[in-house]
Amino acid sequence: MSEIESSIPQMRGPADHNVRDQIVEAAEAHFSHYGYEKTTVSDLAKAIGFSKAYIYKFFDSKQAIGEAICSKTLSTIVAAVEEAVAGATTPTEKFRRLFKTLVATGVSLFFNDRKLYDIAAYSAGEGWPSAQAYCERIRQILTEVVREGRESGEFERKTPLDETVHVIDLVMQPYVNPLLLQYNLDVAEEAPVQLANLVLRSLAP
Amino acid sequence: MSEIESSIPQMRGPADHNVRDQIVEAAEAHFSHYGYEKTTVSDLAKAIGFSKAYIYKFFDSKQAIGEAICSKTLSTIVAAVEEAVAGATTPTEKFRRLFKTLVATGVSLFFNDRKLYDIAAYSAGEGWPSAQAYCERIRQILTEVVREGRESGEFERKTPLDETVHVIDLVMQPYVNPLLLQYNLDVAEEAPVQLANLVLRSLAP
DNA sequence: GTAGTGACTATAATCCAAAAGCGTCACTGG
DNA sequence: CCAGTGACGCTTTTGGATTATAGTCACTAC
Repeated sequence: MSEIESSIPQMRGPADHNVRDQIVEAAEAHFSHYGYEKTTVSDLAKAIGFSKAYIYKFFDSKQAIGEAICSKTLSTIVAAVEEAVAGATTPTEKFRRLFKTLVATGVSLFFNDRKLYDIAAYSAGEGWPSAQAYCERIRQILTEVVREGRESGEFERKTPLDETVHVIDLVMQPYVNPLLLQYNLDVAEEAPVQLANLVLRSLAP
Repeated sequence: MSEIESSIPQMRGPADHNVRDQIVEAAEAHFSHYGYEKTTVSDLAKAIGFSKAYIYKFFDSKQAIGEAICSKTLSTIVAAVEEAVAGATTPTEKFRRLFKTLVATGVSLFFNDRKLYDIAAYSAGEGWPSAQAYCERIRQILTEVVREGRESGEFERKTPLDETVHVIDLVMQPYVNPLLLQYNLDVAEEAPVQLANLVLRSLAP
């Protein structure tokens, strides 16, 4: 359910192929260890025992491989958020957990897998489909929570749903977007709690 | 009233000296035209007809000159905000104008004086006193508006003032901080209005 | 037709010596 | 004592020759 890869970035050859998976696996390991820039396509080829040219039968470019890894990385955040939301009962609580988990997972990624985080940040800065799809997915989850809160009468219903979601999205953006989250690490602990409170107060019926 | 320079960054020699002003004037022109990096201290010296060494009788370093210019630049934003706030009657309206003017002036600086903007962004990224003082000043103005709103019964009074101000500050941060504003230019038009609405709803008594 | 590659070009990263920049200090002239 | 500077050390930047890398293509082996 949390697979963003469905956004089909540039890819070539058979979509479901053993070698494609090997490439992704090798790329994840190398990017995570040496970083995107320091990893060459030849390195990946060597790692899986094929020639560099063969890589290009499966991916359009090095960036396409980067996007695939980026999607996988961001999927883990989405998965964590989905799980946290599913574990809550009321929409209010769902929203709190959504926000908190989102930031906590992002920060954890920053400190524990910096190299992969950097790809995500770069991806967000360049507007790669992988990052866009991620932001979009988070907004979908948010939309669902808000809709549920409205139906249960917990949140106000006067404002159009899209508008409400959009402004909440604006509030969360600095913590959703990996490029921006970097600059907000110092408040990453408190911000989700306090901002969630503020948002929830504004959602009162 | 809007002079941030009072934060006394590194400075040397007589505080009130003709040559100091000349240096600042030349620096403003050069930084604005060629940028901070591309301007050398010798350039400034030549511009005012003294030797480079003499510059250092008034400023500790090139960065100190940068901070002075940065302070001046950010002061114009503060001045615009102060004027906008003073021109409104109700605290609600004051807050709306505060937010809107802050962003509008910042964006305008970005497009009309990009080189100076870049100094401000860099300054914010490095945590220079000039940028810190600016953020602090904005928060003071915000605090004043919120306090006034509470006293007039327009805003709720249960939450501690500091806490309220702090969370609003969190909401505004992506638009106050020049380093972050850059990344939010695409929503700079709508964000202040919508976020101000959200904040004001949460401030309802 | 399918699986896979060596050899190639054009662009981007890297390296290193020369140049330029920052900041200091001993010094001059008055 | 005050206004002002040339020359110096140390670090950073620059330019441009060199190397490495991304991506393509014609080709082989089966």
